[in-house]
Amino acid sequence: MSSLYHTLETRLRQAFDALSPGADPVLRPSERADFQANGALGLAKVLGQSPREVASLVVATLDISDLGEIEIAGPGFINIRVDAAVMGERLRLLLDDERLGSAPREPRRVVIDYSAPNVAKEMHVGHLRSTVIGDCLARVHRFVGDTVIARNHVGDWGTPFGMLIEHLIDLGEADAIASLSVGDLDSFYRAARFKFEGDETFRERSRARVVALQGGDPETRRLWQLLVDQSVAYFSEVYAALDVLLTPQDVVGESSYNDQLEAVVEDLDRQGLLVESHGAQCVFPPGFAGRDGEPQPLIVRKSDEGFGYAATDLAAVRDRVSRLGANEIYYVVGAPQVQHFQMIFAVARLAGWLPDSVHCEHVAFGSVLGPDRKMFKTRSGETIKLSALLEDATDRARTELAQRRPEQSSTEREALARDVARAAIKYADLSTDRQRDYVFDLDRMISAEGDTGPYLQYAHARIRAVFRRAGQEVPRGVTPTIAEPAERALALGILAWPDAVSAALSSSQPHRLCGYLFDLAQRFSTFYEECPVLSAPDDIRDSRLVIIELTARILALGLSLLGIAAPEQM
RNA sequence: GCCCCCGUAGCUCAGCGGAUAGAGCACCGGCCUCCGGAGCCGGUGGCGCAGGUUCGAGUCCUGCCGGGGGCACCA
Repeated sequence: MSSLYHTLETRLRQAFDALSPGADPVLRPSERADFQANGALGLAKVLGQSPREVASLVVATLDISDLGEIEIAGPGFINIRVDAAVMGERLRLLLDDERLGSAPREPRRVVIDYSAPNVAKEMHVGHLRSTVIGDCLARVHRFVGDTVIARNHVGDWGTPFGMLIEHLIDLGEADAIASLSVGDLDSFYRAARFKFEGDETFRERSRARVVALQGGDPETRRLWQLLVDQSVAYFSEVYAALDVLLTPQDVVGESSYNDQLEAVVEDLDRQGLLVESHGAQCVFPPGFAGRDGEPQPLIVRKSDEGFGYAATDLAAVRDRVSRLGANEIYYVVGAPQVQHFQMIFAVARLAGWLPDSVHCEHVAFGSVLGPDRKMFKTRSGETIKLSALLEDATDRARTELAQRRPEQSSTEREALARDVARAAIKYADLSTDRQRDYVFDLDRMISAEGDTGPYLQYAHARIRAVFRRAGQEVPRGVTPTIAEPAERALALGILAWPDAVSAALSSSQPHRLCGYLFDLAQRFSTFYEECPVLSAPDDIRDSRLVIIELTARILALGLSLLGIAAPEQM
């Protein structure tokens, strides 16, 4: 079954098509009716008739008598009011549909590149957005039936590993592992950096170690692997704490492409795309200019013969298309990298590695800002650890819960506090247009009322509470009656679920989903005030139980796509 | 210098070329003999500026102002 919106749009499209092939009905939700089609106004000029005339021509060939009523209003809006019985019937059908009306699509193979922390470095707020947004997109794509291949492109290669390995040797393996396993990666990194900057012999050892690493020296590789493994284990802890689906199997770091870099360069050279400039091997994709107005190079191989991250990214594109068979590739990486990815995609297309049939997109996002609207840092100017952020939020949630639910057991409260904390942080991150920067404000996202993750969880928990009190499950075989305005509004909200999913999917914008869920929760709250459920006569009570059951299911399902839990009680 | 993103209510944000620009927070006023008040109902308050395209512009185009970011070997 397609969504109500989709059904109507298809009918309208046919009617518009008869007048002007391919014309868009411009169907929108309406405040004056249930839906309004604005397409007639735009067609008027083309057809040389008045908008109202066009609208009546459309209406003449439009048969939706099985769905609702049509009215031409104002200058030429086609207003549609859906029959209550139609809505009731659709709601009844949804009760047996785990997907709540959102049909799976033709499955696609989708690679999503996200999170990408650095080995031997702490995960900090800078990784929050990539991780949370990428995780949400992965869940949404899986939900619509796609095969999702998550790629955690961790920074596990490059010159810093010389000093990191030497530092590891200085500490001794056992001590090094111990210090890394407590999750204090930054102090390990800082100590290495400190020696590198202050100690000439250490610097020399580090340089030699990089050469050994790149040369494939087994002992060096073993030590490097230790660093990687320890870090990945730590990342996994953070992902678990965040309730993010990434696993160690998804880690395909920069080093994974090492043995393909040579081939990338050769292939570019063979195709005549490679140009030497200032000793570096470059590709100059058309349309990119640098500071001086000169063409901007993508440096594939540095003048010291080393490979830059462009080479790695090119190898990754190639691999994802040719070996993984991706139909779609998403890079959930910060907005400052736009130009880099534009160039990577341009070169990959030039080289024929990225056919037009493969959709490749940089899912760019803005920065997390502090209260001062600058990059979110601690007062002393240090980056904020993701784990610390979560702990803070959990503390706040725990305090809040202790006040509201003093009777809760501490184990119960602890689990809830974590769910609420994650909801607060993730929802705040996902609910704004990802392209923009946003201000991190724990007060607002966790303890405030309003458009927050906890509010959505609360709405869901209230519904579950009704069923607990009712002492029954949702009645089967009931066709809801849509009578009250608040019922109607809520029903329309429920029936719009598939549209919210596809909006979020096609735009890679989780905030479309958030906005929908918040709207649904508000519709429910209004309904809840105005339409008694348990005290209503039996038939109305059953009808309303169905309506709120569907609401709760959508809230839970929607939250799950955001990576947020929907507890039964709060 | 060039390029990209962003300027919407006091604050944080929605707004897919369409009717009277919406939420949340804050503020003011209502609502618990009634299913969870982290709630509901009502009110105050706004599209940076100037042009243009369009029947219609917060939305598209140009310029300006303001903020952020990027522009050759660190990823």
